[in-house]
Amino acid sequence: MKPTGISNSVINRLPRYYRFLGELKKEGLTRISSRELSERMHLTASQIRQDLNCFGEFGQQGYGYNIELLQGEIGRILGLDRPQNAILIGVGNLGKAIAHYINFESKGFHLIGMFDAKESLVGQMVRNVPIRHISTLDEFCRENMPRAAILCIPKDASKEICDQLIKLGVKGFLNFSHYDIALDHPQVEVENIHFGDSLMTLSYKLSN
Amino acid sequence: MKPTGISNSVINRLPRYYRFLGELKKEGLTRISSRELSERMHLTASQIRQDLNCFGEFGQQGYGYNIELLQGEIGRILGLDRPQNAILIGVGNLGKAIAHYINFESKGFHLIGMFDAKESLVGQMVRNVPIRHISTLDEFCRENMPRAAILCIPKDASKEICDQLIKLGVKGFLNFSHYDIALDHPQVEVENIHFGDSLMTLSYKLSN
DNA sequence: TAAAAATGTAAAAAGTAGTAACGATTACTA
DNA sequence: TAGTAATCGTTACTACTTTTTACATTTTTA
Repeated sequence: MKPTGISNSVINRLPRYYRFLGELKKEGLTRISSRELSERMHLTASQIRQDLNCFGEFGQQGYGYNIELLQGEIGRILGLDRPQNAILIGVGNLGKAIAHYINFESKGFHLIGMFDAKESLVGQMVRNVPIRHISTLDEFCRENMPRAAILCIPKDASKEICDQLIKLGVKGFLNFSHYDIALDHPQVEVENIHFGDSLMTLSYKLSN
Repeated sequence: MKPTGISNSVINRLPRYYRFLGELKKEGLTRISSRELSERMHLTASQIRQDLNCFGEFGQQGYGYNIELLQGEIGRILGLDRPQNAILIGVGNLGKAIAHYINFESKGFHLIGMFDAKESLVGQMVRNVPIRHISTLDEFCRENMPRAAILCIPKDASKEICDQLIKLGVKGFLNFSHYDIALDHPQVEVENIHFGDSLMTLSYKLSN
């Protein structure tokens, strides 16, 4: 069903299309042409048409695109209509903030559990999701089959946990650690977020 | 002093080189060849030599690279040896976690202030940095001249704050909001971190 | 009914990134 | 101390990716 061989550049633009279409909808608009959308988003009209054309024919000649319909299609392409179970590993400052801050439901996931090695955290609830001890990870995963994990633990701990999770069937990671998951496990999907690297890159660009 | 026209691909690899060299140093090693490093990092030796060659000649034929020396050079290239003042805007769940979680000093920045519109937060300290009311932003910036801002506020509030900050001399942003800073302000440097988009991209890759 | 508007798509162009190759230099070894 | 092995810096090449252009086709609008 999903078209193959779509480039990352295209895929990475999809969430932005989705967000902009949401805004247009909020403004009460019902239709938009690729040219109008391109002006809003600072892209070219042909890029928009070509991006969308990777997945289907969502517009109509002479008319343009129906905003609500197009947003729905992109949502489906992204899989937002069939949320997948996810767990969060490491409920320190970062993990806790992520759990509080991100609305997983609207991003294609359903957060079903959080895990930490620290006994004092166990039992606490964050957004109605309980924090469990890391020693119960195996059992929990065999019962609930999470498909994705958000990794908020240090590099050293990550390798072992990753091996474990992948054996338990986890297929994707939102990775905040410096462990290069994809190198050891090319079969899983990984999105890396490295604050530190981003800051250093910014530092470089601001130097001189 | 800084070479111009270095591609983003190269710049984005620098923090990773820096991290790996730090690990090698910890292991007590003193020298490494591009081939050995390439095996560790899963790159080609050629690419490493070419990347480094953008900035100078840090190795020696027949010998390889001195690890400590090379890490120092990359640190200097990234600007880590001359930290720049930064402020953080928006001390909600995310902002507070970022302030707790990130070691700014080792990433080229010095966090000198945090700002929020919520009165109840004002006066609190996070890592010895006080939270100030957003209404004092102008005065604070004129006195302290921060060069970078970490933006942890919603899109709607971001546009106005950005305009203000740029007028006050801020040159770079670590942007967690969905406001496209660079479109309105091409003269400033921006590193975007969009959790939501990353999650949706992951959702796409895990669908089917 | 005819002009205007807009899409879908193929083909061309532009741009970027990565690899290979090799001379030059240094280290190592017998 | 002389020869061999190792390794860098650098150029040139190759491959890939991304974007743009162009146009036939379809629909809307007046």
